[in-house]
Amino acid sequence: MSDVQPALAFPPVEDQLKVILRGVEKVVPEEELARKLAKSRETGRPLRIKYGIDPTGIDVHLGHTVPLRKLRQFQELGHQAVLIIGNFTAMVGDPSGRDQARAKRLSAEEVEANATDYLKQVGKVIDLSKTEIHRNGEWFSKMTFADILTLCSKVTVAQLLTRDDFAKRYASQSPIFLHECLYPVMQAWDSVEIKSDIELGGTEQLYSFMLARDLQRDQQLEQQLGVMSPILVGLDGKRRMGKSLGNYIGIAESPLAMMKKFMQIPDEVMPMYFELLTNIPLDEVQQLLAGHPKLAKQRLAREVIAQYHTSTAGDEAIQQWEAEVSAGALPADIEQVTIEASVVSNGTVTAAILFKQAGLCPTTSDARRLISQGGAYFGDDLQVISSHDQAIPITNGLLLKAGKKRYARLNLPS
RNA sequence: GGCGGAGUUCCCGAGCGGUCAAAGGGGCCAGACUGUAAAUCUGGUGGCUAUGCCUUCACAGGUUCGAAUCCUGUUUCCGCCA
Repeated sequence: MSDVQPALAFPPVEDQLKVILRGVEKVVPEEELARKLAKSRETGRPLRIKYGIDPTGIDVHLGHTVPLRKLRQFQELGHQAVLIIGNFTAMVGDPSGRDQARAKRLSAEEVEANATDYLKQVGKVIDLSKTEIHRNGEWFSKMTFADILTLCSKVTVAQLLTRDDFAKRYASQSPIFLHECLYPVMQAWDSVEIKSDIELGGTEQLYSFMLARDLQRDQQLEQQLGVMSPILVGLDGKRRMGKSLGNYIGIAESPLAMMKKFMQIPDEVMPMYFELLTNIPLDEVQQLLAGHPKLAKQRLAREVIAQYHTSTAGDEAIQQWEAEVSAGALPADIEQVTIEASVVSNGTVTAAILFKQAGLCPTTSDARRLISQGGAYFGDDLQVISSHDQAIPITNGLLLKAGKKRYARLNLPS
């Protein structure tokens, strides 16, 4: 696995560039990329492509797959993927793109469990058997305080504060803790340790990537390039895809669940999704986008679903979606709920209480609101409930519907 | 350490000692429309055994018939000074 590959193993530089630059927002410094690739091809030495993550308990979603897919593409071109598990940086918490400090610090055990879980997930995107994996505790745990001071002496506070996320927090009167300032420094040092040629990440990583170059030069190493992907926007089409914003599509989700979410994205983000999440040639994408948006969206969903499920899962999901959402059929997986026997009186339950008990509304007040707005339905013929105190006759398997999408089926209390 | 400013409901943000569950915007929810979405229009958005009751305006006390609004202490943030 450490065999030096013959020069011919690498495709021509132009071909490599075509693959590498798809969906990439920025390469810095751009002019070095072709040079690096050419040199690698001449010498037969694969480039070392770094990608780092913090094992903070991530459900990998499509936003994460953007740089991971890029890493995969480098692997397919014959380069060496180097994955950094930031078990030490996780103790700090990445301030990038955050408007507040991470709330809790993780224990070593949690971090290790998260790392294992994470690797299992990313194995769907990159080829782990050809990936070099490091935990940055390998080097950080051995550093002395003197080492750390030396490292810190390379960075000025003014530089740190130019980072967009710090600047924003500073401006909005949010705290910035000292240890957070070390985060980019640590991340940059990882690049020194593993001698990276290219680092992948989002555009918000620019500062860290450049700092890594400084530190590498300082150690007489070849300097890395930053290959930065745009931030994938979430289902709302505005903000970055993220778990906390609830606007993400997880790669472990069922085909139908993914399908539903894909169909919800605004039309405007389709070009970005096609470019970043699929390998469909861009001229074909243009044709798709020129056609009906619904068909284009279905095609997009099908492609992505097939990547994380079986090759036919995408088509099946389209059919299910058409039946359920488009034609209005009931979903296949309606949740079965049981209510407390105490709320049943003469075989009926007050409507508002029923919806709360069925878990369709978080509070009675919320259920009352829903009903007063005409968004509560019951029975297989989905009769509208007109009043919060309407007595609903209870039968086994009674169908309840809240709003457009939420359903529940009743189990009689024993 | 000193002085000054600030901390409001999911977020931003307005709030005269009573008429404040608290303006406005965002987000979200529901209804109409639809191609799935967006846009647009309408309504809603603390809780409850519900036309009344209870709990909220950093935290803990206090003044008052009455406090988000006044006072004291604590705490966090920001600014200036040291």
